[in-house]
Amino acid sequence: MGTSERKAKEKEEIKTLILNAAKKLFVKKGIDQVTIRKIAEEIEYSVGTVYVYFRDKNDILHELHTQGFGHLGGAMRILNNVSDPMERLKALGRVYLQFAMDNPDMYDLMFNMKAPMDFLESMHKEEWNEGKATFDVLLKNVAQCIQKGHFEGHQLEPLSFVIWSTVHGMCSLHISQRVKGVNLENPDSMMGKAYEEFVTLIDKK
Amino acid sequence: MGTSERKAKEKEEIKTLILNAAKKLFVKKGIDQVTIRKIAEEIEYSVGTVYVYFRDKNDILHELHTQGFGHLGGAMRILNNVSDPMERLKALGRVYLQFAMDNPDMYDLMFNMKAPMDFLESMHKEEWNEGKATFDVLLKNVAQCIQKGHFEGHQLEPLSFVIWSTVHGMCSLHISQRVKGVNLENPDSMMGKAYEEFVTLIDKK
DNA sequence: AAATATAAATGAACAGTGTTCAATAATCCA
DNA sequence: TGGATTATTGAACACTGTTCATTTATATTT
Repeated sequence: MGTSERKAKEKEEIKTLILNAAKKLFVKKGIDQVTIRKIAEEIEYSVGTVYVYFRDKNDILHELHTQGFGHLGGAMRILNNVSDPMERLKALGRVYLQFAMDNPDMYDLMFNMKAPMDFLESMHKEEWNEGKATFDVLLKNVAQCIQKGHFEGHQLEPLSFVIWSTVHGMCSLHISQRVKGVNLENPDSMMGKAYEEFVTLIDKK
Repeated sequence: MGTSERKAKEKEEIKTLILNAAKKLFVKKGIDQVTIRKIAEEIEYSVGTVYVYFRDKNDILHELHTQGFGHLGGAMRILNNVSDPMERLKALGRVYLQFAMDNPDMYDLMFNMKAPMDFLESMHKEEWNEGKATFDVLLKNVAQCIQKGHFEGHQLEPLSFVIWSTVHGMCSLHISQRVKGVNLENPDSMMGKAYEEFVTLIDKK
């Protein structure tokens, strides 16, 4: 029967409609302005309709967070053509940093906010596939570095986590306005300079 | 006139009363349960009274955040008896990490949440004294390490920021449930192991 | 084509949030 | 004691996420 097929497609279309409206509000006005009522108004549907297609707000935010990982993943994939693993690792960090600086709200949603993780828990899924996949790229990259003789005396998993933590920490402190708050000498160039320090650190034999 | 003095003291007492109630709710039930109405109920005053003593909720959360820095500062000060700056630096990180693990909500308020920084901005204070003072402890410590010949080829400020970022990043990812999410081999011992990796990293000549 | 069954959309209602402010109560001082 | 000052109140406002009986629209069957 072709009717149910068409219906399923229409359902997907409205889901996309809602998500696009949510994303539009998110990008243009920030996370605070992403409310169910504003989304409904944007797509010219009623509030109740939103709840027909999404179980709750966390569901919507989780979907947006997944979209964010899509973009970050795409930016990271470009670095596949960098053959030297150590160079690729350094470039990976730069891409990650740039993504966070360019999309602070999205980064916050992906790596800080409770909503996406709360949604997973409410679905009884303890697997955070987006995060796992992204971390896996880093993990495999570090593994190749170790194979080439770098990071002697280090353990793969904890080391990868520390590297992630370092770059994430920089992004997080920047986005939460804490970098600005400590009044460093040169706030604008600080992120770049700091990343250079990080590179120097991991380059040591 | 002694009456106005007493009045000023009484005002301070009620401010403390409100803050203690806020902290009680914060520690016991988490940040979501810190509402003006719950605070008012706790101290058996009306909602309006809270707004006589605090300009808004951000004001209260900023005060709590300052208390948190008091505790963290106290824990850090204990390490003054460690003479070797490099050893002190490593211990500093451990104290910082422990504080975050023991008081995740408070850490979140101090280093992640918008409320305290929004309050500063609303008061037209661009100085984040609590953060500056804490970062200064790290900065001075790293300076001593450099003086002793460590961290050759590094710049003091960016390096200190990277060190802060690394430990903060670990705390942040842990608190936001992202560490749990990536499903590492040994989630419980990960934080400790990762910090060991960090120590190994900064110990390299 | 009409009647029935299914699915989709609605929006008022509920319980909660931070914040304000005219009205009330309490205190102080002359 | 009476007037001025200060403290306290709580209803009201504009929001928030979420639910659900009711209505509208579509699809299927007679």
